[in-house]
Amino acid sequence: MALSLFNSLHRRVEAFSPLFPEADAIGFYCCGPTVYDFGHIGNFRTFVFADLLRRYLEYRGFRVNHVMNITDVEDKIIRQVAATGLSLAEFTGKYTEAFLSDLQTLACLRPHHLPKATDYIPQIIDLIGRLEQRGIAYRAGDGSVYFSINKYRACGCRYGQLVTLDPEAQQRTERVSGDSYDKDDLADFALWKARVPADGPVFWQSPWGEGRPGWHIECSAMSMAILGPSFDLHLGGEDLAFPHHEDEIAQSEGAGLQQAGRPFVKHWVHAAHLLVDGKKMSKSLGNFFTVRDLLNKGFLGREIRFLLTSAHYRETFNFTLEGLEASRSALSRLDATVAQLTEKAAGSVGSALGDPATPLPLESALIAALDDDLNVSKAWAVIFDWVRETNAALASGSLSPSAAAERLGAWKRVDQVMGLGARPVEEAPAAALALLEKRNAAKAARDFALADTVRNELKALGWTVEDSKTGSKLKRL
RNA sequence: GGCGGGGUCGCCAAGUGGUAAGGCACGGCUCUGCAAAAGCUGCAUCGUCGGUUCGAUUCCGACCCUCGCCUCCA
Repeated sequence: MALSLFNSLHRRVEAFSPLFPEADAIGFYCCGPTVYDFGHIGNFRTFVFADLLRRYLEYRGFRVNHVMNITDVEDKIIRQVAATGLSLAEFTGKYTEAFLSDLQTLACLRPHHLPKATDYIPQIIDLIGRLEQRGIAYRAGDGSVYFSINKYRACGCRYGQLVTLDPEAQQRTERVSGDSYDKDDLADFALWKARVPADGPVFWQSPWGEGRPGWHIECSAMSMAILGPSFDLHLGGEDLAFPHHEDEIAQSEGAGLQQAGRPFVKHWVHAAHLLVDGKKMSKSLGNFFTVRDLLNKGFLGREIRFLLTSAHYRETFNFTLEGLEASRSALSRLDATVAQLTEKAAGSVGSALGDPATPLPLESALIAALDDDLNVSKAWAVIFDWVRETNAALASGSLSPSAAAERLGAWKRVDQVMGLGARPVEEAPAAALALLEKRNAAKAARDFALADTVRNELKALGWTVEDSKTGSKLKRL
C-alpha cells in the first residue's frame, strides 16, 4: 500500500512517488494568502488540508520541504496602502502576522519557508527576462510585460493542462474585455505591470522600467528558487487551478529550466471550496467567518480544525455554526477517552510499550484510510470506532495500565497526523472547588436537594460534576 | 453559453454491482440518590424516471434540483 492522491494534471487518483527518490526531501508548495485582510476559514480550509497532507507524508516517512508564499504586493494591497497611509511593509506585516497566528491557532505546522513576493523581485525579474529572451514574453505599449500564450504554444508547449479550455466557446465576460488593453491576445496575462500613478510608492526598477510583478509569476519564481525547477507537490484552492496554476505551469515550463522530460510539478492537488450555510462565502453576503470571529464566539482552534478536516478535501464542504457545535461535542468525547487512558496509563511502569503480541488496529486502519486519497472521513470513522472500543475496555476494567499506555501511544502517533492536540487544561477556580466540597459534604449527609442545588450553582459557573466510584470530578462545560 | 462538482438517516458525511461507515442530535436499557460520563441498543433502501444485470444506491441514458469555475477569489 502506498499513498495515492488525485492529480489534477491527469484528473485521476495516482500513487504518489517522489520525483527524485534520491533527494532528501519532497518539494511541497502551497499557494499562500494575499495579505490584505484577515483570512477567512475558507482560505484556511486549504491551508489546514495542506498541513494534514504534509503531516501524513511525514508520518509515512517522507521528509517534506514545505513552502508557502506570502503575496504581499497586489492591487488590493496597493489600494489599502494608499488609503491607510501605511508603508507597504507595515500594512502587509500586520496581516502576515495575523495569518501566521491563525495558522498556529489551527495547529498547522509552520511551513519551512514563507517567501514574500517582495523579497524575490530579482528572481522574478530574471524569470521574466528569460521568458522574454525565449520570445514568449513581450512588452506592451504601456511598459508592461505580458506572457504570450500563442508563442508558448508555438514552442510545442501545452497551455490548458489543468483545465479543459475551449477559447472559442468562452463567454466574454466583462472582466475579460475590461482587461484587454495593450495585450496582443485577450488570453495573455501580465508578468510585469508598469507603474501607474495609483501605485504610489509601490514599485521596483526593472529592465522594462518601473513597475511591479504580476501575480502568477511570483509563485513560479519563488517555488523554483526554493525547490528547484521541478518538484513534487503543488497545492492550492480549486479556484486557483485556472488561471493561476495554469499560468504558473506556462511560465515555469516556458522558461525551460527543467531537465528534459521533467515537469514543473509532478502532482497538482486542489482543495475544494467551503460554503457557508450553503452559499459561497462572500463579503457582500456577509456570510464569512475569520478564525478570530470564531474564537470570539468561544470556539477553539482545534474545534475549527476538526470541522475543517471532517470532509474529504475534494468535496465542497458546508460550514455552519451548528456543525462547529457538533464538532465540539465529538471532540469532547474523544478528549474524555484520551484523558481516561492517560490516567490509566499513569499506573504503568517503565517503558510502557505494552504487549507487542496484541498489535493495535488503530494505526493500520488510519493508514489504509489516509492512503486512499487522504480519505479523512474514513479516518475519523476509524478513530471513533477506536474510541468506542477503548471506552468499552476501560468500562469493563479489562485494560491494564500497560495496555492503556500502548493505546495512548498509538493515539499520540495518530494525532501527529490529525493535529488535534490535547484539550487545554483549565484549573477550576477556588469558588468552584469550594462548591464541589460543599456538594460532597451534602452528598455524604444524603442531603440530595442541597447537592443538586450546588450542582446547578456550579453549572452557572461553567462547570459540571461527574460522580464516579473514585469520587466527584469537575469538568469544564 | 462552455467546463466541472454534488444530490445517501433530522443535520454533517464515507462507501460499495449483492440489500449502506462514522460524527452530532434523538429514543430505550444498564450504571447512578438523581444526573452526567460510559456501555449496550434502536433509528435510512441512497433526487426522479427508464435501461443493462440473476441482482444497482453503486453502471448507462434522460430529467429535476443545487454548488462552483470561465483570466489576478483558498
